[in-house]
Amino acid sequence: MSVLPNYISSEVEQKWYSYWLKNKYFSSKPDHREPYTIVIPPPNITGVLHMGHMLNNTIQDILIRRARLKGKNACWVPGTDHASIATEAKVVDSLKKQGINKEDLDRESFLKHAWEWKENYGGIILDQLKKLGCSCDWDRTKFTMDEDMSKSVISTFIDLHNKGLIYKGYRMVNWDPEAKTTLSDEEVNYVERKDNLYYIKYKVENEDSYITIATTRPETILGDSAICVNPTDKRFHKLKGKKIIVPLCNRSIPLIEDDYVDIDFGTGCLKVTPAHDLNDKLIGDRHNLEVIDILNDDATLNRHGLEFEGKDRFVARKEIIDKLTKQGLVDKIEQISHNVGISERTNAIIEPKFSDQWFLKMEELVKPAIKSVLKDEEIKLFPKKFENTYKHWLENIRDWNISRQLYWGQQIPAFYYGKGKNDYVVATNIKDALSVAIEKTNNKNLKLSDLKQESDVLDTWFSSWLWPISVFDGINNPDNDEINYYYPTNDLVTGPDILFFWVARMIIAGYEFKNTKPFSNIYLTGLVRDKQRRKMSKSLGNSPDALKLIKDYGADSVRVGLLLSASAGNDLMFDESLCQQGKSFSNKIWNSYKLINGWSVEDIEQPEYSKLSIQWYENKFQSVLVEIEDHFNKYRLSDALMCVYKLIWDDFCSWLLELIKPEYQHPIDKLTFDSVINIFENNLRVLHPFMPFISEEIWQNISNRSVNEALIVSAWPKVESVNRKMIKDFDFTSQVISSIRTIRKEKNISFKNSIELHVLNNENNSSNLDSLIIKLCNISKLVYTKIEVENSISFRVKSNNYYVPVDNNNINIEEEIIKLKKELQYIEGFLNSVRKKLSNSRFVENAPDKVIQIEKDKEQDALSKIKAIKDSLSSLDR
RNA sequence: GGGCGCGUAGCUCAGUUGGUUCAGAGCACCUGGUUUACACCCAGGGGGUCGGGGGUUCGAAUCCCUCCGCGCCCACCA
Repeated sequence: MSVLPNYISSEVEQKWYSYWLKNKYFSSKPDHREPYTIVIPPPNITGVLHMGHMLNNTIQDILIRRARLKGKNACWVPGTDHASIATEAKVVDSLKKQGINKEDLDRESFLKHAWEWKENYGGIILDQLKKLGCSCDWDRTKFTMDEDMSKSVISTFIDLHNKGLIYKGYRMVNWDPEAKTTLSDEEVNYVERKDNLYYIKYKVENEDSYITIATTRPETILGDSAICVNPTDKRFHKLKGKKIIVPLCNRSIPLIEDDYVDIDFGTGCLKVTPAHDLNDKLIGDRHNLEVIDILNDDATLNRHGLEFEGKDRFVARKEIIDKLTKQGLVDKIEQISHNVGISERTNAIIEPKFSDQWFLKMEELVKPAIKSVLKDEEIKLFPKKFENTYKHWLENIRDWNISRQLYWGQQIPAFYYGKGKNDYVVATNIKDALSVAIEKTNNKNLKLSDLKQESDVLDTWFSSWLWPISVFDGINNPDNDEINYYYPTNDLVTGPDILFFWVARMIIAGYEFKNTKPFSNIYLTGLVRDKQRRKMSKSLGNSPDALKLIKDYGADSVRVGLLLSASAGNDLMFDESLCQQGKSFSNKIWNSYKLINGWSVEDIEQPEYSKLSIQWYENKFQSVLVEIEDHFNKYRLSDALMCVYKLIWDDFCSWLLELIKPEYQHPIDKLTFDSVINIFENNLRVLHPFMPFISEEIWQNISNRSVNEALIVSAWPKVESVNRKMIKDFDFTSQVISSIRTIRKEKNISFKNSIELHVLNNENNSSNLDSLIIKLCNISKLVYTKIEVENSISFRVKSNNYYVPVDNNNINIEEEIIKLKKELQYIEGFLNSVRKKLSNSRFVENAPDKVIQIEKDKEQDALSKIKAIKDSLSSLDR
């Protein structure tokens, strides 16, 4: 056989990925087999592959490849998300670089640029997933703004609207003044900041007295419509019914009373600015207060801003304080620390804004989603600990603000026929809208040109919540073959950060639009962090270049590296050295194949030790396979990988191959060789989901395979019965072997020098594995004895005594005696504690029989071991 | 402020209902080894009062209380 070259991951990976693609192994069509379906969490088209993607797509690929090997019709649907805010920001940015302002473009031209951008960059991340080995059915690639996908979104909007679940309302929303859009609550981060708390004096009308209020946002003074105190606060009873003068603009506003005000905070007086604070708005509603909005969309002051009009809110704040100070109205300034809302996208400080938005009522929709996960367990959450979080969120859910003031996205299909905010109809297109409008208004003179479509688009999540349904066109064609076959999907793999944004909403959509769950299992990965536990992010620059890692270590190695420390739901501290561990493993596997590949096979007799070793490994493999299955069933993928890792590295390479390895330049018998190849193939089958490339490469090297014999479509090994005794006997034997190795090391006996081994078989072991000891320990003679052996070093495994005779001058009798006495002392202490337990009547009365029996066995073990040590001691004493 | 969770070897983590196999794994570390697959290796080895204290129990890493430290989610007080 030819000498194999070293393993070069980049060549091998490219070769097999093209081969897999060419032969359509990834593609899936409905057939008679059981389906196994995963829909990818669609990455943003603006995204580049980062470690989080690498992790959860590796996991999905492992699940898909295993399902494929198990004979299921495995279908992994890939795609991307239009990510309205993020993409629009990118496009605006790229236009700016070309000297174009978004404001100068109308909707249509902007969208043209956006689609152009999407065509250029939108597919990059999917190409990167291919490098990782992801076996998605690429022919099914979807985009959340594909025509049919958008059609689904629009028709569900209309459906929900017709059910009375969508309404328009003025609400306090999070306004991002930089992106000039509303943000969902989830897109706002709160950071703790130190700010000034200004105490400002307001004059009481027609009196020479002042009251003081505290505020962190003095510019909103211009929007004040009342001063509010707690009705039980006696300090202010004398001012009841009075008017207060707002500084600077000298408006007269009422003093009102409301329970909301905390007597002990600040001065006990609250300035009420309904346009700029949610709680103030609620107070305002209770007291019929005027709403005075003082800000423009870009957070500069508007016409209510007096001489500060046009100035940014923070500039205005400073100037207002200066002016108030000059007027002697600033009582004092304190430093407080409080939380400030920051836009996740632009980092701008969020302005609470009173705005006209579209909402979806959630209260009823959410009910089946609570029941299915928490009560019926139709959907299982891994790890389970997220159930509490899930429950808490769903039970406290608020109505969903689904409108966004952007161009990029599905435009809300509402058409206004009049000036009033509720003078609209909802329809698929403008023509339908016209007839609906005519019917509604009874105004036959309405023309198309009288209708104006709502300019807002829908929240991105309002399209991605349909993803598991809409990728199979299950909204537009609810009874098509694909949706009937693939839906509900099996597993969803994603990060816990979008449990609410996306996962919960998909469940809601599943029950609302398909009457069933969208998937059966949710696997939440951890977040990938760096070694210092920081979240990986672009701004910190601590995220490694995923593609470079693949180039340096190979995709298989990166997959292994990521997975090794990624137990479900735990954040994982990523460190490049993990990839190195993966690479070492690849190297180990490759070299084990090189060894076997180099053997010359002859039709000679099979040695006993080979036969036994192979028997042992086949049983060991089965027992590990059972463990692997168990780990998979509980979604403990890193544990499953660790099983494979140890199986191949320790059991296969370190034990089996060392045992059956022929002597240098000697041939191997055919029986053993064939068995080893068979074993190797089974190893590759369980390895394949984790390390698809190297496993396929070796598989195809072992023999010439036809197209339908590729590893990717071979079969996962079947679980068979395990001979546990064989494994136990081998464990015993391996302890003997380790002990001999220890003695060789301690006594400096080179492996090249053969030694004798004498056994005092107190355990009455059958001796059939002795040939393994002889092979691995270079034993010249293995003798069973009834008496102690003098001039030897002894050790025990269980109660068996083993003696390795050595030269007199290589043995230090005193040292040996001390060693044995220590061993004896320990075991006697152990015996004592066991007996103490057994003589404790409360233990004997209360503990179950099984536990008592265990203690009795321990007692017996200890006794026979003590006897064996004493035997050895007496032989040394002589 | 409200809720959830965590603390086990130098690091990252397993440890089902308290009881064989419970004090474990991988990595790192230490010692020795290289003409004969692999130094990306082999063999051997040392590491832990299971965050502290108290309790329940015949028996606690596991259950309860308390203190200390950390993380996440939700709400957000002018």
